[in-house]
Amino acid sequence: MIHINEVAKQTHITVRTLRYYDQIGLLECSSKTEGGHRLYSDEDLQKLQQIQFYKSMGYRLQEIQEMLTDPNWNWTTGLVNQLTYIQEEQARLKEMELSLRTLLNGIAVEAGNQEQAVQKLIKLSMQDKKRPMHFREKMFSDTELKLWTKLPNMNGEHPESMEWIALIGLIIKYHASEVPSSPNVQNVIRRMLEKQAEEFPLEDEFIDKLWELRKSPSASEQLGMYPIEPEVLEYLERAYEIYISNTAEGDFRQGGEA
Amino acid sequence: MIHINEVAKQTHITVRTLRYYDQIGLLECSSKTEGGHRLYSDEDLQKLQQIQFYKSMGYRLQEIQEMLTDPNWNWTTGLVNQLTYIQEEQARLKEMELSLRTLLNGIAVEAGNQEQAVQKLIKLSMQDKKRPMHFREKMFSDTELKLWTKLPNMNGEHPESMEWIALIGLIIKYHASEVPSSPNVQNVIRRMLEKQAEEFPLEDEFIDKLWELRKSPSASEQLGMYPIEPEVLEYLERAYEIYISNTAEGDFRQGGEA
DNA sequence: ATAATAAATGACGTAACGTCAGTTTCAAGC
DNA sequence: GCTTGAAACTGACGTTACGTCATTTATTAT
Repeated sequence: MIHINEVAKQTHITVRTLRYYDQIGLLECSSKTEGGHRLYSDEDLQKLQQIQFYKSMGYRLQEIQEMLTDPNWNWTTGLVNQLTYIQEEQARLKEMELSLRTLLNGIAVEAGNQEQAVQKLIKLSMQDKKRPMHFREKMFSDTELKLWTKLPNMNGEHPESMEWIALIGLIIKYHASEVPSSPNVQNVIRRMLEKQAEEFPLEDEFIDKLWELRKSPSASEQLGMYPIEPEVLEYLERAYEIYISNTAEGDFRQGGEA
Repeated sequence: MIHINEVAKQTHITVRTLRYYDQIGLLECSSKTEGGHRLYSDEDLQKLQQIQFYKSMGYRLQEIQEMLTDPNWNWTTGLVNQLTYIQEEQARLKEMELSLRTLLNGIAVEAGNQEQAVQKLIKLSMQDKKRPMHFREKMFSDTELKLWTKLPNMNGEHPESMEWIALIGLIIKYHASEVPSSPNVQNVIRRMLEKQAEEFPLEDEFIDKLWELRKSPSASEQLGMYPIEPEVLEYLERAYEIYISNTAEGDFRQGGEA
């Protein structure tokens, strides 16, 4: 029989918490002094450990109470339910993480103008909900639509998307200060082409089609692409052409058999 | 200028929420009728969209209020902080998921006796905190200690652990009803050896040493291994010997150069 | 003008405690 | 036995972002 403060020290649970558990009937101490001070037995401590254990799995106190009292508690079902719940929460957090990364990259893309990035992304996410997808289906064949799902996007379903965005961000950054032929810009182009070869091997025709659509602001918007200013796109195209002409009968179109 | 109910319909935000936002000063409607009914302007709606946008990234209303009002708000820092927070939450949930999976497997291992599994796991997690690690270091060389970190454990740092646990669970299940030479059991042994060859190629000596320790309950406990009844271990050993003798000058010890 | 509908305010509830404030009990020394 | 400082007790309010009543007032259609 030990006092509440001793329990707190041993278990690293606060006195307040112990009193609260007593109050809601989750862990009533097995006896009290005549003056009303709580006294905890070894069994109480063991029960407390169990409570901690279940708490570490994200259960709420009410549920823990049921588990501990109901002899017919279905453990497997209960655990699987909790597991499902935890996984849903994880999915929610993942979406939040993606939104945050998207905005961060958006701000980078807009050269620090958050208002711009926020507005564009809000507009995009609203369109996402409304878009009837007909435009996409009209523009592409079935095989192309399958490729479409693998494209990087600002909603960032895949980490790869973020790499693409970072590359675009670099282009926009250099756009303000460097000529398209500068080594920095050419380096980005090279990395873009490498990524393209990795992720879309042997799909040059599809990529060319995409590029044409990308250059049309209205088509881009209808397709739900993140809006990029036309002058940036032109800058990118020039840099690309310079890269191609420099590598000429090049040694880079080989990657993609994996 | 539209009424509150219209806003609710358009934005899928409840009337209660709009009134609450007004109350805490997050979104005060720009005008009211003489009778006191709220009227929202297009600007109000835009602000509301922004609020929704930030909420989707897990920000709290107070923080959103600061973002919207403070012109010196540091966006990049704020976003990175939130990202960190979200990632910590994800880590917490991952631990919960692992605990749940561990208990589920523990219950499987204990043939449905949850009390047993819970007790064992609580004991294990308590030992985990207290164990001074000296025993491990005494028993193994430096290279072996590196291998140790790759071992499967019931805390399940890697998904691989769960596979091992499932296999052990099968062994314990069959232990009650089948002889070690049965096809089911031999199948599990084969999968265990395959996994071993994948994860610990060319480390037979280390595995043998581990097996010896595993067979001693006290050594297992000191090393923080999930307790398995001695008779199950003997059963497993017999099944292993039968498997080895059947595959004789076998065709399975080759896997592991990857 | 009246009735039906919609909007307003206010209050309580949620989960799991933290943090006072004010009062009572315990344990030890004299 | 008495005093005293430490510890324990019991409320009560605060936290987050609303949901859910209950009651009253405004608007709108007929």
